[in-house]
Amino acid sequence: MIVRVLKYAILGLLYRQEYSGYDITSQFKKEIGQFWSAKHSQIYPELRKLVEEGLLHFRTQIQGEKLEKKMYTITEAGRKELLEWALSPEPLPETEKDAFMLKMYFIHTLSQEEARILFENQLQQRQEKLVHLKQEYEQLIPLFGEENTSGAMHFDHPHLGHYLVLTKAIAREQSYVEWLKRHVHLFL
Amino acid sequence: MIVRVLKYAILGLLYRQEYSGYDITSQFKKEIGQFWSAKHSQIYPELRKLVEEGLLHFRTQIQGEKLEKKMYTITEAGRKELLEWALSPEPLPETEKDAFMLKMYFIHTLSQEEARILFENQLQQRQEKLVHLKQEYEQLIPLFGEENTSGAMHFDHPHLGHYLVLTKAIAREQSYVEWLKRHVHLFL
DNA sequence: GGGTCCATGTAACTGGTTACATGATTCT
DNA sequence: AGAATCATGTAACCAGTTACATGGACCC
Repeated sequence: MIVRVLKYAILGLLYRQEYSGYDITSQFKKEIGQFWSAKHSQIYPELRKLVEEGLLHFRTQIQGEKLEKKMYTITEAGRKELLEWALSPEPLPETEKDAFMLKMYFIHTLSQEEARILFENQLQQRQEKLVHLKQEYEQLIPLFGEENTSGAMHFDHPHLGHYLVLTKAIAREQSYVEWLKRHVHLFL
Repeated sequence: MIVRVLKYAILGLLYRQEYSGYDITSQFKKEIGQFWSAKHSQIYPELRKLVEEGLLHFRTQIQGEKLEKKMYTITEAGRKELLEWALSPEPLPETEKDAFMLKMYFIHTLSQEEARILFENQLQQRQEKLVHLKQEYEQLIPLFGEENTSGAMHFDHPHLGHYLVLTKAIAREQSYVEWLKRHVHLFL
């Protein structure tokens, strides 16, 4: 069960288009960053490794006068390995780490007032994130096609992946906010 | 923002009682393991470090004939550092890693049939986990005190932490299952 | 006697973050 | 001219997993 997820994340991003290392870093700051990300310092060595393994190749492109950038594309071997990974059933992680919930487990170390502040702070942050995600979603309805019209989401829609991660991120935050609201009375 | 969470997880567990390294490992296999865990190979060195830092001390106890175990207790300095951490507002993580959702982002690499199998497999696993968590909850109602009676949950309840992590784990899985069910039609 | 659990540790490795380091391009 | 962004890389460190290694206690 040894899976280099970053490897497949990169292969997946390159499935549809050519990207530079910098572009990949940028992608992880967008919607998919809700569920996977990496810093450039991890991405560049991984790209080198994937080229060595024959899963990618690259061409050097000149930007402006002399700035060189490496544009990576996926090879047939890369597509094959990506597909193999994508098809494999994903086991549930035993632990989904959440330091806030660890603090909640140790709630008895705090006074009710201290716990309330911590709890309400988390509620506010989660609510703000939820608002932000919903705004992103609203802005993307034209891209996704509105519900109950000829443009409704379907399997072959070019932005299905994007739609799935956004709706899932919203569901995750919605559930968090609701749980917090259901239990805030314990601290009042 | 450099936080050694395992350090505080251990301090928190030792806040109320003495534990051996083995006991701490066992705790991470129970309810709190939904939100934080560590293997014994990480715990033993960390315990040694915390003793060196003066946040814990231990006494050696003999189990049976000659089996030695180290029972750790938190020091005043340890309690102070634990409280400091527990009080600090917990920032939201930018990324909550989920390899299944990464696969969903790359859904276009699969056929509808392949995607359906993957999706339904995840739905089944999440549903099974949810059933399991709900059973745990049902078994613990006597410990928690039933709702709308004199035993209802409140801030000073000795099992509030336990109650919070279990209800949160249930909410998390419930939300996951509902999202999966809401979108399974895309693959049929 | 054998299996499961209790109990503690180390070594090698992988994954991931922070910091160091450099330089070009684009926009205002 | 200066700021933000584009662009690539390495080094040092920290966090976490898997495997190696050993032995006692308890129950059947």
